[in-house]
Amino acid sequence: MKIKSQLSQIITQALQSANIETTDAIVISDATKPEFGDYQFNGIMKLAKILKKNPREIATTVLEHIDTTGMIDRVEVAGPGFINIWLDNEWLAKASTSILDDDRVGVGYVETPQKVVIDYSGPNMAKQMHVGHLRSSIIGDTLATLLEFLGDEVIRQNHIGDWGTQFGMLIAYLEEQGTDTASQNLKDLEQFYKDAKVRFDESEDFANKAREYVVKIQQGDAHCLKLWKQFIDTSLGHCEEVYEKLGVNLNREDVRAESFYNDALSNIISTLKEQNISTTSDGAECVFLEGSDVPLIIQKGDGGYLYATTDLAALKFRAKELEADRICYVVDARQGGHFKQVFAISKMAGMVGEEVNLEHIAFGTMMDKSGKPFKTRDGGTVKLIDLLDEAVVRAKATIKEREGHEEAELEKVAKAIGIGAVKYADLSISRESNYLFSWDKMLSFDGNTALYMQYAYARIQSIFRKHNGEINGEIIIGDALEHRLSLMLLKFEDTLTKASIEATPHTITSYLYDLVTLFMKFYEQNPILKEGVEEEIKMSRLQLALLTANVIKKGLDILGIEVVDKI
RNA sequence: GCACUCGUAGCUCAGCUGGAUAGAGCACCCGCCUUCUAAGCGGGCGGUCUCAGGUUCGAAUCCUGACGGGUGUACCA
Repeated sequence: MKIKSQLSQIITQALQSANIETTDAIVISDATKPEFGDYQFNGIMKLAKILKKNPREIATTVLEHIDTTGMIDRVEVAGPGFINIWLDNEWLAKASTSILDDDRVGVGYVETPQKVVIDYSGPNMAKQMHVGHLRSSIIGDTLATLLEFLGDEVIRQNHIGDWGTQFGMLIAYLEEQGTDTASQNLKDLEQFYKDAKVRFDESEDFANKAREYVVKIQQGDAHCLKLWKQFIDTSLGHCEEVYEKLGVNLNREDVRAESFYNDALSNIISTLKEQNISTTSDGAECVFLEGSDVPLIIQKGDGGYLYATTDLAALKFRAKELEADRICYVVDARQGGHFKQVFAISKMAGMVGEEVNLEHIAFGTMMDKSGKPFKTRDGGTVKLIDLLDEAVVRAKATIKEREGHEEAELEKVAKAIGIGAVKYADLSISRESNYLFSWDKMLSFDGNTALYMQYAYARIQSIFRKHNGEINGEIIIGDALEHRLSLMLLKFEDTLTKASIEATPHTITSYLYDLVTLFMKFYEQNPILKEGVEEEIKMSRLQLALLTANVIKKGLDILGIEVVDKI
């Protein structure tokens, strides 16, 4: 339910009928404290300054014009000129009852759907996926699911790295090994790469062949291309295993590899040359931008292209061919400078229209306990697949002592909890800051963790199992806690909207945490199935519980995290 | 050097398009299970929001500067 925009309209109307003119957007905020109501409007003070009038006087006048039929219970002027708003219990009851059977739990669609390209994950085919790919993959996936749910048309783009000099070496080695035995060796790409590198360093012949193969692939040599394709296919298969485990919704159709843009690269250069945007400097083709002392190099002195060139081609493709309104790059924050340049140039050269929103959805680095980038004990990169397997093993250990799990069920629950923990830990931190990786913290039942949400969900399911019957009737708001809970449930849409605009998954996790905390309080204080609870109240509370479960489930679903009925 | 970014409780983090007495979790202390999953809930302890100026009715939030950490900085991606 779009509560804030409804309230904003009511206030706008009140201002109009009070003959107060303003050009500012009417922004409704959540009340900072329960005693200040549910929502507040803080714009009167600013208005008073412009009108040179007493803010409390204006607030009082506006107050008289606020239409309180329906949604609003009461309003008051407080402090220097705040307008505090309490929502009506009847209205809350009705509104929350009405979304009980809704599989969108009351969430509507965006008014003007956009075509949004989301570039995320983007693994390098020469290597195994490591923890560095985790954040891009899950933040991007959440964003994609979220925008899709809200009604945008989302085009996922997995910009895999399948091009470059290292592939000459790799396919030369693949050929040398024989493609049959090699497919076995390709199971560990990291090792395969190392072995190939050893060969490269020890044998001059091999090294020459590797270099020769790079050229041959680029020239479209059928034999080399076949080997190359085989290699990419195997490597991509590894990625898909990770996606499967991680529950990331990327498949072959979403792959638009670097190599896809090869044919477009020369055109990018000529376009920039023609418009005099680029100049030759030290033999390389460069674009110098104001405010940046370092140019963006788009073509090397030897005529070769760079990833900047590919990025420009990709931007053009996404804007012109895919006709995107918004293009999001879910990429490490360290590439901020690069994207700033590439975005500016693409617009300058008309490769991307002015109206297209280009966003670098930046995220920080994953750190270990000592505050250094996350590595294995011997300093290597942590393979993503190993990390995920460990998460499941650890999750299993934490829940094993709990009663009533059969082996198959335990496996399933451990998977939901382990993977959920890893994803939630990552998504719940504001994405631009670096984040500290800690098994203990992410697998804790306490605090803002996936497990706490899953536990709350399981607890609710347990109530239903015990009740084991029909749930009907209406939601009745009986006390302040039920008032707050039903309102919180109705705030789901406003939360998702904010998260989608700012591309901040942690907005959703904070909301879920608040919701679950509130539900836990409700659960402690408002008995549902216990003796002496009137039938009407029981039904109402069962429905509040049901709605809470539905919102938790949908919220976690958007984050790509599963729920389980028992923990 | 320049650019970007961060600095909030002992620790991990919210809050930042200016609003009322700055919030959570962990840790520590104290309560609550004959009754819906106590891996829960309630209460307590804990703050010069790095510092100094400025803008104004009002600043953790905006601006300037300093200090401290991280990152990026010409032909890798």
